Amino acid sequence: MARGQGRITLQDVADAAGVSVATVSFVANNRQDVRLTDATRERVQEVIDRLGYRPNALAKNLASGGSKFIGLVADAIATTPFAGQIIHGAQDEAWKHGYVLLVANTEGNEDAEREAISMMLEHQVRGILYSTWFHRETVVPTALREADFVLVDCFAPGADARAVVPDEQQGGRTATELLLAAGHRRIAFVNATTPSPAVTGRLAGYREALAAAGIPYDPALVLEATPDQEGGWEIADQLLALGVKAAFLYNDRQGMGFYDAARRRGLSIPEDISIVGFDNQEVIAAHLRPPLTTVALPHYELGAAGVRVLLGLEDASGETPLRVTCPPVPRESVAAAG
Amino acid sequence: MARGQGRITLQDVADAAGVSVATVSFVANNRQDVRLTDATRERVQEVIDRLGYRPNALAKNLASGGSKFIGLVADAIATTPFAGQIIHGAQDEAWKHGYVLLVANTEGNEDAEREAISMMLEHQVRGILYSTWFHRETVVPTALREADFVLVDCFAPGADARAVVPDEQQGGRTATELLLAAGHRRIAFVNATTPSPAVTGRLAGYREALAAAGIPYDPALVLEATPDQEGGWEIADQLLALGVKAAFLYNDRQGMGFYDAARRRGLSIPEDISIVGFDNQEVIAAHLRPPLTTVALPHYELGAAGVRVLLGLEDASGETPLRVTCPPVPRESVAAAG
DNA sequence: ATGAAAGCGCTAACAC
DNA sequence: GTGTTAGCGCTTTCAT
Repeated sequence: MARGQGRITLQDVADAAGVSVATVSFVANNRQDVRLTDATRERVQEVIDRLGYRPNALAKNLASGGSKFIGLVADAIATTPFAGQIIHGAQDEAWKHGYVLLVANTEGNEDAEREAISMMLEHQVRGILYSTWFHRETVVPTALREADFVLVDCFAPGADARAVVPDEQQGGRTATELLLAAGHRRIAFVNATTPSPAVTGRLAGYREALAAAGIPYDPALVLEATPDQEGGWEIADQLLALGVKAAFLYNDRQGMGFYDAARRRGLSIPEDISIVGFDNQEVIAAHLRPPLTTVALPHYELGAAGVRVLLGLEDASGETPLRVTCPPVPRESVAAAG
Repeated sequence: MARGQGRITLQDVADAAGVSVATVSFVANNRQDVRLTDATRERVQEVIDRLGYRPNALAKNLASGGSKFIGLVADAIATTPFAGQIIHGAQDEAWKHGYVLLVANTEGNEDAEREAISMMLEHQVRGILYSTWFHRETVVPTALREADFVLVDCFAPGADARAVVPDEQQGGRTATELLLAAGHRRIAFVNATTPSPAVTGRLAGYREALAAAGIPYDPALVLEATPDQEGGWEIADQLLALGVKAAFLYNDRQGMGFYDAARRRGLSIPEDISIVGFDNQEVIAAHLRPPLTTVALPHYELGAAGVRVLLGLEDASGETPLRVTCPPVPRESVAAAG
């Protein structure tokens, strides 16, 4: 077996079955629009199985025009688990439609990106998914325009590019509602310092949820910290000084840092303060003590929706990126208001 | 521009340049073994650029036999950042040699796996990297044998399969040495409960390091816990009861759990006890307080070495998997022995 | 109902 | 030096 030359071709099967390659092609592809006697079908199929024939996808694609590849360029496959989930979602969906994923990692390097896109173009990809590991605005690389493409987890205003992004505002609302539902009314929000769609979206969602609950917005309850463990740790004093019994943190990493700070002060979660994070970063959120209630960033769904949009199975026309829901992930860091 | 039919072919360039396709092919591939006048070269190149010709990789591969694809099947792209690093390493190395990565995610599902391998075979991959997200023994899927393949982060004893795995023993030794170097002599080791190459390897490395330092092995200093935060938390009492000032934990996740437990008891790291983890799981290790000193699992290198072995650039013959070094990652959780 | 043959875009002998 | 041409393995009219 193994490599290269020895492979069984359509011709081989045809010869062995005493039919033409056309006939074999028809049965191999199980084409119902061609009339073949059942006898022939069976006989040929039997030979195909016996010889262990495997179609050559390259030849197939060449002959039929248009390949079955979908390219996925990611900027940070290695650094976070997020990219992995996008890949996973994209792949599942692609396979469902008979496509195969060609992935390229650029780690943010522009040359690598250009090269990646170019390689995909050369492989006649059906289209390209251009993804970033965190939700942000981006500029469409010119080479991308040579293909059908959709932005995943990023967007380019006014660039006439289809895009799929997480619904940050709904996510912020959901996070806040998790606390509201437990009876809390004075809820703090620790936002991130970095301007980004997540920062504005989550804040908007927070305000929206409060408004819907008839709670006036109090800017004093909104703090800012870097979006990582250090930020959560450092904001602890300010947050605690607010005297709130509930807080929605920008992300799970801040949550982890805050947990440390709280424990250091002898405070317990959720008895002393209920916490809701964001991202649902498994390794962290699910294993903190207590496990952190959070809102998930739908990376898998983003990848899947990306190929759906690419394939025209779902609409995401024009200026408005398609927004994917961020679902709540209740765990144990929220307690009923005293 | 865009999709499908409109693409410029070799023929188009040939016509526009008034030469034959062969000539264009030669200059496009920059083949030095063919003598062409510089004039022709330049003229053709100019037309290529002007028309924006892009070779069709499918046709190229078909015509030349053997494709430029390397398949990578992973069992858990989505669940951990580890798979991402393997992909990244494999891709960088593959590109370096003109190959492109075809990735498939199976999430442990056997059907998905079979389908993935089959799809890769149909695409005439040069070979397949079969990877698992944690180091373990595996059985080679029969379909894999139809291709050239190498196991990455897993191995199959007696199955005549090339494999690349992390050097757990050296890793265990390195972790222990990190503590030894700080002057510690009574060093505990919290192993994992699950039998695995990592469990036996790291223990062996621990013992080896002690032996090399002339310290007798004391089985009482070796504990067991589940390889996660919960394990680290739960083993705290036992570990602390040992009265050691230094411990090497099975992984960073246990480290995170232990940090919690230590803080809860008012102990501080590394003053009260020095800790070394394993895995170098970024999100965790780099952001604990204090940042956790650990030993890295060389996933990137594993992926890269995998393609090198596949391409025959590196040897990994027979029964002995190629062992890749696990480098130390000193951070701040180790203090000099009092 | 099945076969013959013309490509798909490119590479690689082999001519001239 | 450069052009011709026969495939690579398959799909797809068009005959028969």
